[in-house]
Amino acid sequence: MKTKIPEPTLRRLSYYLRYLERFKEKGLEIISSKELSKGLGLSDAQVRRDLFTLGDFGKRGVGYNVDNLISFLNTFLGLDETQSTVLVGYGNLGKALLHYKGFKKRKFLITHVFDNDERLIGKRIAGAEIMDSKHLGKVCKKEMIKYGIIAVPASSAQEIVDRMIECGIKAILNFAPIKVHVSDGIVVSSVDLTTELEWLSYHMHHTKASKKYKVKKDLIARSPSTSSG
Amino acid sequence: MKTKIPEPTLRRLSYYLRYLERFKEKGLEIISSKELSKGLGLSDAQVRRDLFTLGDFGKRGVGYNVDNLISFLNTFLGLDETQSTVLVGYGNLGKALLHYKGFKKRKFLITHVFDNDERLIGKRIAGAEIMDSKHLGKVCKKEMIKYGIIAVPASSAQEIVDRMIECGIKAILNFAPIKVHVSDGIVVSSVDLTTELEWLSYHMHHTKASKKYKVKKDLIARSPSTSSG
DNA sequence: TAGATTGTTAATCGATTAACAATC
DNA sequence: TAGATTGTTAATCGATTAACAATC
Repeated sequence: MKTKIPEPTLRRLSYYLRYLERFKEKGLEIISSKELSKGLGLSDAQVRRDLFTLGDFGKRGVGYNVDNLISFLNTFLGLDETQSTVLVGYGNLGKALLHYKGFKKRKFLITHVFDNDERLIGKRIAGAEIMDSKHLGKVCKKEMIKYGIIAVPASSAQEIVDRMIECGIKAILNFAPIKVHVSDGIVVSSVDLTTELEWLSYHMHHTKASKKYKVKKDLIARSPSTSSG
Repeated sequence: MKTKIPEPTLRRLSYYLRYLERFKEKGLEIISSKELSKGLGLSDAQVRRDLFTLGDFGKRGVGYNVDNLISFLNTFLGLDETQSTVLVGYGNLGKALLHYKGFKKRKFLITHVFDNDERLIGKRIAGAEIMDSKHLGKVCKKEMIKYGIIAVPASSAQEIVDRMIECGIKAILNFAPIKVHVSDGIVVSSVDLTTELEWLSYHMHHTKASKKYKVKKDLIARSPSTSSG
């Protein structure tokens, strides 16, 4: 393995892995950089570059062995063993996450759920017990849990992050639309629907196709210059 | 406005906007690149560079006017007017999304929901009517809807994308863990929990802190070399 | 004026792309 | 051998960072 792997490469590995699994289901054993790139909308040069950075997987003139690559990626990404995970916040989003099958499939097992709503506390749903948020620290320390998922409002997200770190959690998946601050050695991944929506919105308003719509609709209110570019 | 705005800059705009709104709530009218950068974990140079790329907002020796910046960003991102949106898939995730308040706040209004489950069809939830998926095209064309949200399994995501494009939808927010292919002029944003989880998993297994844990646990099964680096 | 902070250019850094020799 | 495809280096492209003159 080479010294430093670029972040964009690392993030593409998930896509490679999933595509390879689908490819394998078709019964195919060897894949070329070209096939892999086409399926994922990348260039073949990029695929080769990425795999070259990780190690030595291919055979010149032949391609890459699908099984080898899959098992390497699984190990490399740390997906071989089950990870206990806590979920904080059992609103609409938390509920959906607890039932989301993708977690289990990737060996993330939500073992405890925390919320403030007394009506929920003590219930057992989808194999996880719902507990009072005040017990977060105690449980995480005792069970040595290292993964936490945050599905609380933006206003309390930073507080939950701080408490998670305090009790030994090292990796956090944050759904609150806020940039949370963490200390060294803690990794946070944020899923921010708001940002994605605004990204879409921006494109709708700045592509030529959409301009046509906009101008048609707002012809009177807008200055003529908006229809250009 | 300058010719080309880098994608990373565009994606940061959402964060700027939200931070500025919080800043404004405190009653503050002027913000410096330094304050803005600290709140978002960026460098002040980057903030100045980003804002410089967008236009001419600051006053040397003073800072940036918060109100001006907020209203510019709102307009620039196209958030001034309500956008009708359809949601396809009313499983756990779809349900959570329909109730998620962040959409409404950013003027994305889910007007129609589509699903195959006959028991749901005809119901009216949170202001949206649940309809049979086969009517997707008819409704989108008639209402001229341009935004679609996909909350169906990976296996049917591409088909729904194709049908959305066919009926005039231009921007798609995809939650299925798959790379979907679209034609020119269509923008897709994918929220992929699986990738985020694997990103976290990778970091847990490749940071020094986690290595200690791993080695302790797997001491016997692993070769000594895994504990280095 | 003196201090602060932006606007803007140039330097740096890092990722992607292109090209082709190596080799199956 | 001839054709295919990787491994690997160098060229290109683009974003970030640094620096400081302009100016409030």
